[in-house]
This record gives sequence, C-alpha cells and structure tokens, in this order.
Amino acid sequence: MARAGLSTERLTRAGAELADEVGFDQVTVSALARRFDVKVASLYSHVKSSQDLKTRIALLALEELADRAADAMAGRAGKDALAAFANVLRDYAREHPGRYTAARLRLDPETAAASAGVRHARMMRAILRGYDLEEPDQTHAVRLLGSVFHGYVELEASGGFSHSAPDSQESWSRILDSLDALLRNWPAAS
Amino acid sequence: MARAGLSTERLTRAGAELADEVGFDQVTVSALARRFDVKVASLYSHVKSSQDLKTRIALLALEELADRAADAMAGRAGKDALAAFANVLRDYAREHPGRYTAARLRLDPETAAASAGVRHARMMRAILRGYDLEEPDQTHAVRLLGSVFHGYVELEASGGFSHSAPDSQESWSRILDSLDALLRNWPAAS
DNA sequence: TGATTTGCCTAAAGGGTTTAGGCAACTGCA
DNA sequence: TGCAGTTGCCTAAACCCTTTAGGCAAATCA
Repeated sequence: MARAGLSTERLTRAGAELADEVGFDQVTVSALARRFDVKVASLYSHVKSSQDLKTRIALLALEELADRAADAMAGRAGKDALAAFANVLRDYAREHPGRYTAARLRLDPETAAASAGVRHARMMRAILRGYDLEEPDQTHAVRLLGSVFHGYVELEASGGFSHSAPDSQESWSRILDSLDALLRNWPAAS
Repeated sequence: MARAGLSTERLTRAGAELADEVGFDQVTVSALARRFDVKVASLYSHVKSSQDLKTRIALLALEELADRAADAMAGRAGKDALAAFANVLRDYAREHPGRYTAARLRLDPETAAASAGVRHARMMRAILRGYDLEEPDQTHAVRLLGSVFHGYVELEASGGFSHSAPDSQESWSRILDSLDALLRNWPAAS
C-alpha cells in the first residue's frame, strides 16, 4: 500500500489551510485524515492529539504573523510603524481567518514563552519607542494597543461592522489616527 | 418514574452556570443531562440542538449584561458613564467567564437584532452623547470603544496581563482615563 | 538481500449529537 | 373520581470525533 507521505509539518500546514477554509474549530484530526485520504489513526504517529495539532497551527500562525509584521515595520517609526503593524494584523486576519483564530489560542506558559508571541510583544514596544512614554505608561499603552487591535479585528471578523455605514476601512483609519494622537498626548496619571 | 421538571428556561440557566464552572465550550447537552440526572435524549424536547442551547445561553448573558449596564449608567454622564459601562463589562466577565464567552457568540442577524445586543449599542451611543462627536466620528468612536472593551476583557481573561507589573487594574484605569481624554479631544480627519 | 525501522492500517472503546418510537405520569374534563 | 389526551422522560440506534493497541508492509540501510 502506497504511503501518503505524512509528517508533522505537512499536517500542520494542511491543518492551517483547513482552518482558513472551514474555521479553526472545525479543524479535526478526522477532517485532516480525510483530506490526506488516510485513516484517522495514522495521524497519531505525527501528532500527539487534537490539541497538539491545534497548538502547532497556532504556533505556525504566530510565526507567519511575526514575520510579516517584522517585514512591514522595517525602516518605519512613529505612526508609520503603528499603522504598518496594525495593518498586518488586520490583513492577516482577513486573508487567513482560521489561522488568525488559531493565533489567539490560549497557550500554556512555556509554549507561549517559546512562541513567536514574544516577537510580537517586542515589536509593540518598538512602536512605542517612537512616542514619549515612560514606564508604567508604556505598558498601559501596550495593553491598550493589543486590546484595540485584537478587539477590532475580532469584531470585524464576526461581522459586527459589515453592512453599516461608515465602512470598516474608514473607521479603522480614523482609529489609527486617534491612537496616534493619543500616544502623542498621553494624559498624565490623575 | 418521577419527572425531573425540565424546561427550556431551567436548561438555559443551568447551562449558563455550567459555562461559568467549566467553560462555555464545555457546555454540552450530555453534560447538562448528567447535571439533571436525566438521559440525554430527554433534553431534546426542550432544546432543538446543542447550537440552540448555546444560543439561548448567549441571549441570557446579553440580557443580564444589558440590565447591569443600564443600572450602572443610570444618572451618569461623560466619563462616569463611560467607566460605569466599561466596568460592568469587565466585572461581568470576571464573575461569569462562561456567560461572557457566550455573550460573544456569533448570532445570526435576526437573532442578533432581537437580542439585548441592540440595547448595548444604544447605551454606547448614550455614552458618547456626553462628548462632542458628530457622525461619522461617533460611529468610529463606538467601534473603538467596543474594540477596546472586548479586546481588553478577552486578553485579561486569557491571562495575558496576569503575573506582570503593573497590575491589570491599574492599566484598566489608565486606559479609561486615556479613552476619556481621547473622546474629549477627538482628532479631526486628516 | 536480509534485518530493522517506519508508516499506515484494522480493531475497538469511549463520548457527544440527534432522531424515532414507547410507556408512564400528569392534566383537564365529565 | 375516573378516564382520555397530552406531555415528559426513556430505550434504542445511527453517526461522528478521539485515542490507544497491535499488525503488516514498505522503505532504509548494512
């Protein structure tokens, strides 16, 4: 019987594609086995469990996202860097909704620490270097940006802003403008 | 054989409790049947499907949330109203994580239109009446606030801010301050 | 070429979802 | 109060997903 050429790598990639096609939570070991025209049990030589598969897809997505963000931010600072980073996030989510959802999977601490998530955090700090913020305000700002970006992208993905004026692109631009303004004039602690 | 006294109402409430205890996506018709010490098939007289059950829990959570928010906002305006609304969201999420997750379930358009979600939207607009924003900036601001609130609460729930200084409460306060400042000085379109 | 490793398979158990059909327990009406 | 009709929970069964154990054949390497 001919072998299918499975590997952890290929399964992870195929899983990511499947996620984009049918949604991350429809990614199942069974569905993946069907895609490779192989029996379900065969996948368990390459992947420990369904959870393991999902974690690998999440890590892949985080890497891709970090790579794109690093690329986009190269040579930029201030508002340009802010917009570049934010747009990478939003575009990735629109292009690869399943992978984006995967990237938001809750990872256990060690896995998270070894993931590209730390690159994301560093890039966020790098953006803020273009503004004049001391600690702890810098941390507050990191948290604000993270919340806005992820929050907006998620609301947009769930259809919250579609079919209503003004269109989402305009809100997005204006929100980036307003965040830039806010970071330039960060209010002192009350 | 004694009857268990099931009803759609009771199942929905029990489902909400179960969600808070074990997580919304662990809410299953089977688990609920166990909780009532009843056979699984029995629930299907009261609930159309697993999806139906989840939707009902989501609608319950949206109602509770809207009730609390309306309460908290009564008699407040400006920053007070902003903070009241935001704190209700955050507190509810901390108190009832499963219900909060449920409230974020993607509903089909008609269901959403008939849900307490519309009250949320109206309250958001009410908050902005305390600031001087014309359309379309008011809509942009609604979207920004929605993104920040949901984004922050979600990142916080997933442990993103724990075990790191400054503590989450401080960031939350400062972020509310900064949003207030931003809304008072909303930048003109570029 | 023969021995070993590797890869995919069959088999089976366990759990969730959902439907069909049955009997017992309530409800309401005479 | 007694009986008919309705309602509520049950058994049974089909289908899908996960995961483990153990087997045979294909690839690899000596």
